[in-house]
Formats: sequence, C-alpha cells, structure tokens
Amino acid sequence: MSLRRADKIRETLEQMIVTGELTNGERLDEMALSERFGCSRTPLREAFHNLAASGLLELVPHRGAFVRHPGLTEMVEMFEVMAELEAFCGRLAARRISPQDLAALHETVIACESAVAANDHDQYYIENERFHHLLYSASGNGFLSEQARHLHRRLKPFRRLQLRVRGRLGQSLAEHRVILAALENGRPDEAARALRSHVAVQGGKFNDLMASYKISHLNAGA
Amino acid sequence: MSLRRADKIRETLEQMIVTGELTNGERLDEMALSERFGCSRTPLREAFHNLAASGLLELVPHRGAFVRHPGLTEMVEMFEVMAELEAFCGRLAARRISPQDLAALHETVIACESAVAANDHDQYYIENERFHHLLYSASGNGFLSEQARHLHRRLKPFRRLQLRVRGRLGQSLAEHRVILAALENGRPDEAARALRSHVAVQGGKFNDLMASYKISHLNAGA
DNA sequence: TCAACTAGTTTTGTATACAATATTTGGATT
DNA sequence: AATCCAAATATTGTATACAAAACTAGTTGA
Repeated sequence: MSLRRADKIRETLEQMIVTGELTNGERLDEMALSERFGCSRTPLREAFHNLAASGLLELVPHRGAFVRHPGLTEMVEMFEVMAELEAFCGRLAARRISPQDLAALHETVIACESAVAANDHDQYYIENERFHHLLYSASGNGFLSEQARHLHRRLKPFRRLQLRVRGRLGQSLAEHRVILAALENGRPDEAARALRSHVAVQGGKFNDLMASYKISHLNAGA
Repeated sequence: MSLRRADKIRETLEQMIVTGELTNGERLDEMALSERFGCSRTPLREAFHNLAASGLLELVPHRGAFVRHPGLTEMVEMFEVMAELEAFCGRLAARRISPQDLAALHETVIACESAVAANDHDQYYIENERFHHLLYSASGNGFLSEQARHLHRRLKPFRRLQLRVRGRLGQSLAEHRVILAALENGRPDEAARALRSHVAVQGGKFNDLMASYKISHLNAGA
C-alpha cells in the first residue's frame, strides 16, 4: 500500500525520532498526532507499523506505540553488523564488479576529493553515500545490497554526526582510496579488511560515536 | 499494535505463501480474504503491511498486495547472506560464549544424535533450530542475533525440504560437532569457516535446493 | 491504614462508510 | 480497422463510528 499520506507521515515521524525530537520511551498518542497532521488515525497506524518494522518504534498490544531509540550498546552492535555486511559486499565486489561500477566508484572518490578540498561536509556526506551504495550493488547480490541499504539508512543520523569530527573527512577519503584499489586489483580479502576497519567503531571512533550519541540525546530534551 | 486477530491472519497468510498455496505474483483481494477470515479489511491491511516488511508481499500503491515468492536467484542470495551472518555469529561466539550456552549447545548435539539414530527428521529439525538459535544468542550481539533469526525464519521452508535429502542429517550433525569443537576451543576463524560451509549452498546442496524449490512451486498449483 | 475489588475513563483494535485513484470497456474519430 | 479518449466500474486509501481491553481512581472491607 503505502499511500501518499501515510508515507509522508512515516518520514516526518522518522525524522522526529532520529533527530531526538521524540525522546526514548515516549508514547505516541494517535489522537494528538492525527490532529497535528490533520488526518485520521488510520494513516498514522500504518506509519506506526512501518516504523516498527524498521525498529524505530515498539508496538505493544493494547498499550500503544513507544519510541525506541537504540541504546549505545545496540548502536555499537549495529555498526558491528554493518562492518561485516560491507566487508562481505567488498569481498564479493572484488570478484564481480563491472567496469561501469568501477568507473562510477572512481567518480565518487574524485567528488569526495573536491568536497574535502572545499571542506564541504554535506557534499562529502552525499558522495560518501553514493560510494557505499555503489559498493552494495557491485556485490552482485541483490538481497545483500538491500539489507546493507536498510542498515545504512538506519545508522544515518549517527554517521552524519561522526563525519563532523575534525579530520575524519580526509581519513575517510584515504580509506575509500584503499578500498577502491583493492576492488580494482581484484583482492577480496584486502577489500573486506579495508571495509571492515572503515566501518567498524574502534579506537578513537568509539569516543566520537559516544559524543554524537550524547548530542543526539541532548537534542531530545529540546 | 498487532492485535490478536491481525496476528493470526498474518501467520495464516504467511503459511499460505510459504507452502505455495498462494502462487507467485498473485494479487490478494482484500474483500475476498476478509470474507474468508470473517473480518473486515482493516486487520487484513495490517497483516499485509507486516508481510510486506518481511518481504513476502509487495505492496503497490493503489494496485494492491502481490505475493512475492523469492526466485531461485534470490534464494541463493539469501543463503549467501545467511552463511555470512552465521559465520560472523560463530566468530564472535568463539570469543564470547558462556559456559551455560556451551552446555546448552552440547545438549542439542546429543539430542540431534538421538534424532539421527531414530531417523526422525522432524525432531532433528527442531533440535537443529535450537542449535542455531543458541549460536545466534551466543554471539553476544543482540542486533546480529535478531537479524539472523529473521533470515533463518524466512529460509525455513527451504531448509526443511533440504533436510529431507537422504544422508543430509548425518552430515549436518557431523558439521555441528565441528562447529561446537571450534567454539569450545575458542577458535574464531575455524568456527566461522565451519559455519559458512555448513550453511552455504554449494556443490550437491545446490541441486538439492533446486529440487526443493521446484517441489515448493509444484505445490503452488494445487 | 492498607489492600483489593469495582466502576469509570481512556485508548487501542475493528468495522463500516466515504473519497480518490487506477483499470477497463465502450464509443468516437482518424 | 485501429487508436485514442472518456465514462463507468472496481479497488485502494482515508475517515469516522463502534467495541473491547487496559489503566485509574475511588470505595469498601479487613
């Protein structure tokens, strides 16, 4: 289904959740929200189901819908899985990638270079996303690609905050270059290793993540 | 939400889809089904959304809900991802597993031995599932565990048919023993490798899978 | 004074009625 | 005769009305 109205509401609510406007554990009042959105409860309930499927809400029978912010633990867990999924994408892509996709990856790296030169975080963020999406497709496994996209999307707000850390852009770009080289040379293990460490939360990145987590939860109060 | 009624319908429809009672591409008529289930369209639509989230239905706006059987290609892709997820579970579990979980795994292997001795496929199926679920939990990564469970569940019908292949039970049991040994000895790489080949579709297993796929699609006509 | 039960209120789950969009069929025009 | 357009039909999406379940609060009993 997914009608126009319900979809719009879904996106809006998703934004409100990930930006922290809706705090963790908060119950979403169907009537209040329907009044706010100027619609009935029906599309809201649809949106609730979608969000629950994405893990952003918890639906308790006869109790209501509760905002479910990932705890710090769960976030680290998600990054752990993301790292492994991307590593697997890289392993497969190193063997299966097409010349077209390789060329497209090259382009994103060049675009990333421009973004770093201009210190344009937003632009880098966009090109970074293109890089990873291309990698997923290049795995040649449609199901894997879709799963990776899903998780990538779910980790979106945190990654965005992470990229704001000083110097992270340059480091990220350098890692992209290593990954691309591994793919060009058809080295599955190398690509997997590079991607795992590119995505994984370890060392200083853990502190950055914790900081961004706190920020996202400070916003929650506002 | 997920009320009693909608949940029941969801499960029923899921069964009808995976058993092939509902053929691929078939459109589900809300009114016809609501009459059949003796309810209104509302809980049906809820069930549709749940099933779509699981990938068993495709919801096209203003067109309806269509049954989405995984093609052979997609099935192989899903097994490919499943193998990697389980391998990762094993890698983590080899380092993190608790003595309690190890003991529980031991029990399932013993139960599997009984099932093989009695040539009881259903019993083996149950214990096999326990073994894998325990492994997921033992990874110590709750998110990973949940993802693995989801995919495992989705591959359920095909795995069940696979296990019916002659001699597969004994081989599976032997592989369980190898995996368990790797976990006991704290060998992450070994556990990962053993699990990958345990789950992966390769060699003769590919033919078995193709056969079970055909069977599941022959049923579809009936 | 505390606890347990019951009545009231609130809120979710379901049914039905209504509106909007897509498909289909019939006719008209080229 | 074929194609394109339009009206009719059917089906999805939304709103509202109704039923059931859970929480709350008040009262009664020990």
